[in-house]
Amino acid sequence: MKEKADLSTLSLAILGLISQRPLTGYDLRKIFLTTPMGHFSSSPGAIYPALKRIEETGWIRCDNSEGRTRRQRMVYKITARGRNALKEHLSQPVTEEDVIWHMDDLMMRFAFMDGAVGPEKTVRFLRDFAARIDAHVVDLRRYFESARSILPVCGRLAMEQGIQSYEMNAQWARRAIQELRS
Amino acid sequence: MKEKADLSTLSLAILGLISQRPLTGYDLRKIFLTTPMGHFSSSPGAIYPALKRIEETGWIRCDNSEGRTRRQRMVYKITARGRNALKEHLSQPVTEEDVIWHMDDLMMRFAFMDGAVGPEKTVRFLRDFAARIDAHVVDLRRYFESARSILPVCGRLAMEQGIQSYEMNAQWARRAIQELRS
DNA sequence: GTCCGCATGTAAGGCGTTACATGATTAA
DNA sequence: TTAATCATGTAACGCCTTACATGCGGAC
Repeated sequence: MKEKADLSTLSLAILGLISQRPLTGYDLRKIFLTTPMGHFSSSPGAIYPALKRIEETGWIRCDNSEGRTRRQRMVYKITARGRNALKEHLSQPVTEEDVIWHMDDLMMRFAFMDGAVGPEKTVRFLRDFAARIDAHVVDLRRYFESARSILPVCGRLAMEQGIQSYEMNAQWARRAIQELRS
Repeated sequence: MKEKADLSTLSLAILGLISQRPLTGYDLRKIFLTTPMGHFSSSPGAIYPALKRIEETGWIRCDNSEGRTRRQRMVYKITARGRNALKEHLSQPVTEEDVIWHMDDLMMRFAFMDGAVGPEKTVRFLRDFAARIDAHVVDLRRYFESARSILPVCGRLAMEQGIQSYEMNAQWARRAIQELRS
């Protein structure tokens, strides 16, 4: 029911951000607090332990070289192995489980594809993503039609919202493919 | 950053389902495994402890009265206090934190409003929900416009997906209000 | 009489949350 | 010099995940 293997959503966010440029834990906190990235957790008790775990895995390294750091700052850079791990993680096929349980994760994976994997893989991801959603929507609709009559009103409306969300995501993915092609 | 107070999402799902009719842990598992409710967790290790916690809080009670239960089955019913707690939880105002961090929870709250709170409260919930989302979308768009130029392509597309999701939810809420009025 | 589905649980581990703790640097 | 901000961490706790354990009842 999980199989996400390694990277938690927060760890992926951290690794992805550090892959774009070196960052400290404090930088990460600011990003999470002041940008829509903040959907994913927040604060010291999560970030610093996660940083340490990722460092122990060897995917980032503390690098306090650059000039006079008068302050105690731990600047983390991604390592070669880290970049490989990220690339591999982002190249993972989209499963139906991902679509059902880890939509956040999928969007995060996509958001970090720019520098990490080529445009072909990005487009492939989006195509798979849309296809998996389509398949899942078929299931949802089947259930919906069979249960519609016995569902209470709010339950029915909530289900409609769920289905529409999925459909919107699939549409978005197809539009994104168009944009990426140009 | 949390303040959800008591009920975890899973506990709310369980309490809500039991409020509709008496259920066993196994019934709950089946529901989670075979319906779109399954978005929320799943299996014994989560459900049985949650049931026990809710029972200890006094919101559900094991009731093995009804006739010959040849099997060992723990049938749980909601108590009066449980119904009150549920009603109160569902009547909680929608906060911006909810919209940002607990959208799942909000949808669950809505899905169980049928029997628990009156139609006025349901409509009020939807109105608040839409208004909070609108406010949050304003923030997101402001950030988006200021960051657009420095955002990598996939990051930008992912953000657009996020904003569109919120907007879709607000639209859905307004349509739901119309439907509830008739 | 054996296997599958019903039915309930426990144990270990992971990770995020809350709250607390600490100390350096800069601006007023 | 005092307060705010920079900056990093720890400890306790909760709850979910995975995996394992157990036993009854019906069908073949």
